[in-house]
Amino acid sequence: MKKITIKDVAREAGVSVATVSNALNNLDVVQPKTREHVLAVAQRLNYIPNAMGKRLRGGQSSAIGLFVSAIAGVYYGSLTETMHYALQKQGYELQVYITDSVHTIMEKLTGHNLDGAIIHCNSFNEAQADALNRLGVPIVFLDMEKTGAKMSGVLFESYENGYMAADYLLGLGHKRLMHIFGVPGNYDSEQRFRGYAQALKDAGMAVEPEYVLNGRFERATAYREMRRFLQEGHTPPDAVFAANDYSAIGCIEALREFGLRVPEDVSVMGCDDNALCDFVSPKLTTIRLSERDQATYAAREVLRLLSQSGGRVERISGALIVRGTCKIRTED
Amino acid sequence: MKKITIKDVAREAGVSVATVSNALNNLDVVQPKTREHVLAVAQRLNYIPNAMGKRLRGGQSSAIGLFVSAIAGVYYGSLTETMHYALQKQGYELQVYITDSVHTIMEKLTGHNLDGAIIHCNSFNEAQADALNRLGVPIVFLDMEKTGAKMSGVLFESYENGYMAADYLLGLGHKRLMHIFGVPGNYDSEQRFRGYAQALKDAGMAVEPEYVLNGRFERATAYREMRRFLQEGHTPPDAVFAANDYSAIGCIEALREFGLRVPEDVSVMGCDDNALCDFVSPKLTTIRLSERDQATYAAREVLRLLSQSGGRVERISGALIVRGTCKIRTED
DNA sequence: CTGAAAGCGCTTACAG
DNA sequence: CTGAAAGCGCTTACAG
Repeated sequence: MKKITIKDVAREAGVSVATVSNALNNLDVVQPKTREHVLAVAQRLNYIPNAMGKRLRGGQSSAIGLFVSAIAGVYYGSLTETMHYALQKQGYELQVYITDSVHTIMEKLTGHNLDGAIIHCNSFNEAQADALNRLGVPIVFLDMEKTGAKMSGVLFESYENGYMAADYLLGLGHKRLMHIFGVPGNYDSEQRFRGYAQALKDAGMAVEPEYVLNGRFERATAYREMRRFLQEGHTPPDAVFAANDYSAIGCIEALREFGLRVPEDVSVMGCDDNALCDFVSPKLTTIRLSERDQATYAAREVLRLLSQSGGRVERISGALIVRGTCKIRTED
Repeated sequence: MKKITIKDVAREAGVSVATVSNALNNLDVVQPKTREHVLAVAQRLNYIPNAMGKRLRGGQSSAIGLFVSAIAGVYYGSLTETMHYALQKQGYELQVYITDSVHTIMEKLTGHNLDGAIIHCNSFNEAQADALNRLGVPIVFLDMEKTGAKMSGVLFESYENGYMAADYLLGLGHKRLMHIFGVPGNYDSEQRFRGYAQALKDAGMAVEPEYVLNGRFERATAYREMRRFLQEGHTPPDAVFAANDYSAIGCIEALREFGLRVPEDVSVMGCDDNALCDFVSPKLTTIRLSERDQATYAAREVLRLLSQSGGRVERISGALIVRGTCKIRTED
């Protein structure tokens, strides 16, 4: 099956390739009758335009690149899918690249003639972002506040979320709050912790260093750390706010191993509201971060940057989702 | 920042573009000294080859397309990521396309100059597969047995898995087995059921139609169906084999609502071994289907088809993973 | 070993 | 309104 090109259509239709191109792209320079005819021939020949030819020629590629460091995991999958549909609706194609290397991002970005990019890559520094900015290609970061002429950011209101979590737990009457930290250096982790700390402070309490455990966003790490904490004989917390749902679950497992019931003895809440929350029992109280909203915003923003200049940073707010792992403190 | 091309490198290096191309691609026609020099200049200029130019020129595009109907969900994410790494290791790039339309697949496949494709799309019929075959592009299906000169399939041993599941439950002493069916028409669903039925038959038992519920691979559907079944006053099963983990979980929820304990009163097993199994309690006994193995095989196969002709069908075997939802039947 | 030239499939000025 | 021609960035015969 020979690949059929614009030339074949032109020959069959008895017109020039230029006319075929114009007709196919609905430029109104071409006479309606000619257009009809060309379209009919293209249809009959089963003509499919070659995207590479189009892209190479320059101008619009109608493709937006999504650069993520991983794709496995509930967050990325949903993010990608939502973005795909949002972009497709506007006539753009999403090209997903899995990479954590800034160099590779540059390479694909310049070498694939992408119209724009959405990037989630923890390893960017200021200088590299600037280099990207100089490319003049619309870029939306999912994890940086950086802005530029053609550069925006879409982030979660992590500070507010951390505050909200601690505030909720405090409101339930808990006194000994613990935090399971995420990943050092990670924007959301730091912000959630800052918000959490501020809420304690506003309540006239201070953050006790030993009541901050390292969870690395991982179930196993949170489990191990909580276990160690309990083994060392510290007084267990009344309530814990974990930086994400996985670490909340790991934490609950360790608590149970030591005979502590959730939520009767200790309240635990997570963050993200990933699919798991609804499967564990009791169901996990958490803060919902909508990766769909994030994806939708990011898609819209990268498209906006195509025609407008001036990046901005968009913040997605979280919502408290009360399920079964937190309880009012009953005086003892 | 002007995009720098092979021409710029040629000018800077004082050679022709042909020589630059040859040097860059390590063709040993070029004199070592020249090669070194060209490479150095390319490096200094920060030259990044334009993939579109390469692809358009024909020959190798070094890109394999993965066509999936969805990307959200644990299965797809892991599949995609594994495939990406397997392909990357061989110098190929994975391009992910989310689509369920055969037409779109054809379009991307012919219009993007892909070297090959891996396809997971339930809506293919024989004729369409043949059309794809005529393209002469290596294709690996993840959900069809179809083979061709440049067409292979990578499937799970679903018949065997269904058999294994029923056999295990029977071996535990259960008598009233129930099956939660997947999606009608779906290959794996049908095969699992066939294997399940055969195991019953081999044990001298027959499949009772009312003991086959429709789960559609969904937690909610399985829950609803099991609920209906119980409400109608049928005798509850001793054991149930659900076509996937989600439906097993839905089934357990309905069982519990009716005061039936798992595994004390009824044993339940799922299929897939997705991440959830380890999060529910008790942990779900299931059959592990490795999407990683599937991805690795598929990647290897599509690459093999690049240089060899003659498709085959590869089958990935499953493994029984015993956790906490099945129990030996204690006579009553 | 190196370079000039053709061509991959397309679009876009530019003539007519 | 239509067509001939140039050119996007690259590779690959083909001369030299």
